[in-house]
Amino acid sequence: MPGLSQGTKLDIVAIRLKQARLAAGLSQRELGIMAGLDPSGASTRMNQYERGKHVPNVAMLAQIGRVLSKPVAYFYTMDDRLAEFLAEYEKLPKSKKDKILEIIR
Amino acid sequence: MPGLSQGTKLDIVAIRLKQARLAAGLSQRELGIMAGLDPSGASTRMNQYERGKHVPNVAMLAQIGRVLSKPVAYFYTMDDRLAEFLAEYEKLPKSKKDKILEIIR
DNA sequence: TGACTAAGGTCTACTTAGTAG
DNA sequence: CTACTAAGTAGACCTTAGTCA
Repeated sequence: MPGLSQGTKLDIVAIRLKQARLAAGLSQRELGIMAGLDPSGASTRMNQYERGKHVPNVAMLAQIGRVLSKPVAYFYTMDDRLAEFLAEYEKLPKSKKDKILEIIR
Repeated sequence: MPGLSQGTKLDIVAIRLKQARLAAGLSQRELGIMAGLDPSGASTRMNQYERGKHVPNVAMLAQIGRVLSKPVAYFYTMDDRLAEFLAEYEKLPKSKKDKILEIIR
């Protein structure tokens, strides 16, 4: 039985989805509905995404990300610290963004 | 007729693919083959990805990213400066990574 | 060469109906 | 309620066969 702890490259989206949803304190169905899915199929689809059975497309991930305040790239990031960085980046004041971008030069 | 300059949320993958491929000086076919595609269909598929006709799955993007030295998240990032940051992040020494992560606290 | 396209078969996401805790 | 699943339909991708500069 494959657990979530490993995080192979292929199901990183499923892992991040679960992490972010639980952190927001929402059910699979609730999140799906808030992301614009029809209530009749929201539970099933979100569950399929979270279990790695199916992969949401970019538009769907963008809607989910809007609800959870995460950029789409967050769901594709393997490194935990980098993922957290992406989730926080947009909220930073311009001065801090500039400071960060200076470091990579 | 939507051009590449705008960058709508839906074809961001196509835009980043083209940018990264041109920067690497590869043809669509060359990149596809280097990413493990069968030479007979490499040109068509890479062209479809780059034109936004179809979207590559995560495994495909990971292979392309390996060739172009970009993380998968790079191809999903709208903000140009943030995309560039992601492309450079992995190459940074640990000291600089820590410095960046300090700023967001 | 390199970029690009239409069409059809193949594959996968999505919908429906339903189970179990 | 919540999480989860099987099965079939609908829709997306992938392959083939080409065009054009």
